Amino acid sequence: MNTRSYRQNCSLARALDLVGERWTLLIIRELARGPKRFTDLESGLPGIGANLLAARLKRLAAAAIIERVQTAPGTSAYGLTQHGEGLTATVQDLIVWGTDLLEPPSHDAETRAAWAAMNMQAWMNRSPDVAPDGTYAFAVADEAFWLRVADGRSQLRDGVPPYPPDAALMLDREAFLSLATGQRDLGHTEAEIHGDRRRLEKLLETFRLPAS
Amino acid sequence: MNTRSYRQNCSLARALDLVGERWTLLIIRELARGPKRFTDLESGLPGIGANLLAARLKRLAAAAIIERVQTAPGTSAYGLTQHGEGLTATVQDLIVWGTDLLEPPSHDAETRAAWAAMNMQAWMNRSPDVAPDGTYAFAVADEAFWLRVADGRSQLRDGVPPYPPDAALMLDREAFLSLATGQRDLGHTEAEIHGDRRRLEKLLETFRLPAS
DNA sequence: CCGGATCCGTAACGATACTG
DNA sequence: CAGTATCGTTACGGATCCGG
Repeated sequence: MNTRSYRQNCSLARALDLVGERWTLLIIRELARGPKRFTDLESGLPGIGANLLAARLKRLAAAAIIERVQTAPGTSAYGLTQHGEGLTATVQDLIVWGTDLLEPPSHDAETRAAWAAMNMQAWMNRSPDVAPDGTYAFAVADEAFWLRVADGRSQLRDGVPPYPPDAALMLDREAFLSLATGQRDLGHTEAEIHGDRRRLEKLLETFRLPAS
Repeated sequence: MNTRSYRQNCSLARALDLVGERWTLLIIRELARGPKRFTDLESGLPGIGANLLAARLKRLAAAAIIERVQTAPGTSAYGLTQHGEGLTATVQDLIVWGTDLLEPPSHDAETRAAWAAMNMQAWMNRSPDVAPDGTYAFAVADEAFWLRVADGRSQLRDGVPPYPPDAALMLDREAFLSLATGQRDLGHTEAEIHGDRRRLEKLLETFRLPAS
């Protein structure tokens, strides 16, 4: 237990004792897209101190919310346990709730295409059957992630899909955000497109990030 | 914006800038059961400093998550706005997620019957159509709240229902928690029961708080 | 370079006292 | 009742350093 616990016999208070501290839910956000190494987490959480990240990871691992996993021989990473996966509902709720609060990307705030993609994914999970089923791969500047829509559920993971996607899109960050906000469509965007272009267009039409 | 903002163009980060600080989601928990005055909030949030509560309320009101409402002539209270109601989904998610983490009520941690009732309510909202429809009033020691189940949704409010309930239960805190954990049933509990006893029994059977 | 540990200044929190 | 003011303590942020 934390030294600063709420000391309430309430499951919300107990939950917040574990995941209510600063940065913790953002760590869950990053891990929700798949296991990550320490340094990858640092770059996905700009502003966090290395000491604080280490402390958070230790606490979350002790609570069996995350665990160390072996991705490749010699390298270790952190991934959500099944218990930790239970927090993705909370994260997606807050993502949806916070969508109205988004301001135009200011220059002194960090931007990641994957965060915008999580926004779409969270929204699709609450409005099933409007996005076309399929697997879609994205390469946005140095970010790579893929989205899988099936059975009214939407799943987002970092990296490249383990099997050939139905469509793939490669473009820079600015172009991706223009697509996400609906300021441009695929026809007026400088992008490399592979596979089923029609389904990709339909996917991008289903959700628009607020433009301003 | 907070002086300690995440400064990320991500709707989760923006949401946590507003409601991610200590105590904030617990304030939402208290207001989710209806408007409350400053002192009522203090007693529902044991351990919070009056200054901190005042600061949080000011911030939440500025963000239009809560607002001052007039309950009775002369007295003012704080209530969730429609925007703030959007956070109850998140709160209920965390309540459900934290249920496994509940420990046996320790003596140095505060206990409220309403918190246990919120646990039942959150669970019912995720498992519709298992609890019997109706309005149920509870008086547990000095706490009073009522539960309304209808259309697969469950609603919990502090105070007494504005119309006669289908059933009413009056008992002390220990007895209520014994019922909630299933350690006793209505027949073996010292309680005052009014109205439809069968439906009340059925309601209490639908969810059991973990006993240990 | 990765994965941290250590140290220190600053900001947030906790407790209590005080006020209209 | 509904807060404000003050102050000691804790947590966070940023930097530096260190072993593999």
